[in-house]
Amino acid sequence: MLKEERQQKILQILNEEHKVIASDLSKRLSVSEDTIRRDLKELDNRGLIKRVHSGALRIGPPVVDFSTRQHMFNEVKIKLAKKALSFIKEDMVLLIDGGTTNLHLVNQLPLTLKATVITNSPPIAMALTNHQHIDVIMIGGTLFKQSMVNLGIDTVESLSNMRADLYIMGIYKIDPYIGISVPSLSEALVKRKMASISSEILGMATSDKLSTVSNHIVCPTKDLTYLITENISPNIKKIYGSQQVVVVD
Amino acid sequence: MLKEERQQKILQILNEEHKVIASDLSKRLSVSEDTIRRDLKELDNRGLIKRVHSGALRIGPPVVDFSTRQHMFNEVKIKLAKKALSFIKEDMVLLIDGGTTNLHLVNQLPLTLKATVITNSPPIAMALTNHQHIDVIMIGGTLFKQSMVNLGIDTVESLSNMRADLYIMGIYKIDPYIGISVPSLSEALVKRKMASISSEILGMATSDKLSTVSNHIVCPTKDLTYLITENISPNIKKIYGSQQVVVVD
DNA sequence: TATTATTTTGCATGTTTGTGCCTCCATTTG
DNA sequence: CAAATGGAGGCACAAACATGCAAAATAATA
Repeated sequence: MLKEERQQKILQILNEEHKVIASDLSKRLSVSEDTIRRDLKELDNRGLIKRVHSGALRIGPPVVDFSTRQHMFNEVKIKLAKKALSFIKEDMVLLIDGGTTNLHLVNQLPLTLKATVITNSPPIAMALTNHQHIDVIMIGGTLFKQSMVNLGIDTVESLSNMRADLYIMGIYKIDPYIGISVPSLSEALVKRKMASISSEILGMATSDKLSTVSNHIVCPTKDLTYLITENISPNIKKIYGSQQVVVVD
Repeated sequence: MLKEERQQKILQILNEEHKVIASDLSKRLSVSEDTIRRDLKELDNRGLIKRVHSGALRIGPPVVDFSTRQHMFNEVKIKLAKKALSFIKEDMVLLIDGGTTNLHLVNQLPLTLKATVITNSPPIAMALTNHQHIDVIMIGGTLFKQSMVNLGIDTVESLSNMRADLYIMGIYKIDPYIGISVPSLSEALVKRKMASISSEILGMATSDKLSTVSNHIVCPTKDLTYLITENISPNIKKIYGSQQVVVVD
């Protein structure tokens, strides 16, 4: 098990259990206590946990997840999210809509990051509770519970007053010929609006999103600026153009 | 149990009980009295408590943040919330703003209830995920993380298009002479707007909200239609008029 | 692919911390 | 005043820690 992977695991455990004992982790993760200590020290230096004698404490309240979907492809999504982090710079205005992958991304954002986040997803907003230097602007609308985003006319209208540097788009399905498709018309309208007010668009797609079968409504938006995906479809670079596709192994 | 954890626990107990006995803590936390004494000495040195013979005292007024508020007065709030349920009828349009008591109320709503809920609080919206027959409309704005509500000009503007049957107002402080007061101007503006678009207004107040001392900004709204409170201040009925005050024993 | 450079890990070392017990002194209480 | 209770300081021991170093694993390079 890789070091980063292990530390991620520690954060995850800490998120669920509030505290963590070094000797305990040593057994659970099958590494020596020294290694655990080094991990904890590092995570503490990065401000992610509070190191105490014999263990560590969580810093803020636990991050909530809104569906069981959250845990599927968990490791993959974290990988994608980490890759996406490199596109996020200080003082950016980020527009982030729903989706579990986006939620992962938000959970990965460093606590020290200074930025503005515009979102129509309550879980995304709540995940940013502990980020002191991130201003959150919520876009209202009718709550679509299945994906936990606000949609509708009000949502589109509110977005008209805004501009964003980077739109991090949640992806349901993406097909090289059909394009991006979503399960409802209102979602398509909102996504199109979001795309139109953003300078760049970034999408993350796990392999299950790459299916060519699509019973969704096509979302008529301009092309993604960046697509981050798994190394499953080797020909995806050919189809989308290699300069914008980032492949995670 | 970790040392930091234990000391946190002591602070928490002290926050609720005003004073604390060393021998008592020793049993409750299953450590020797010596250890407790060392803890108390340390907390005193850090200026967090006042050490006295045989125990310690709280220094200031009890501190409350969002996460702890959520669990404080739990039983009382559930009682109040249950009482409030009787004012909620089928097919109502409910306007619900933030506050932990409101969150309790929402958690008490029967899963079969058919209604529309308008809210500017992400936690309230998320709490309604499982209510199949409740439509949720979120009001956007700038997220105010301390109380987890959306505020600002956009919030007020969005509310202009809406009408509600019942506004369930979160209460910070209520005083028979000063009225309802809130900790910030933006919150006052939003609450006033909410009040103006609702036919009736209901407030729930635990006993700690009835303090006459108030360093908040007064919220200039019309009177509450219903006030649900604890049976602590027997003269509250006289002050507010008995027809609108519901007292829970 | 083979080889080299870098990082990461585990172990041995001596040190620090946290805890309980004990003794002696101070304070309270009957 | 005497008995009882709480507190301070010292001691002991186990658990947790930092550090240096060599082996192992990983990444980078040819």
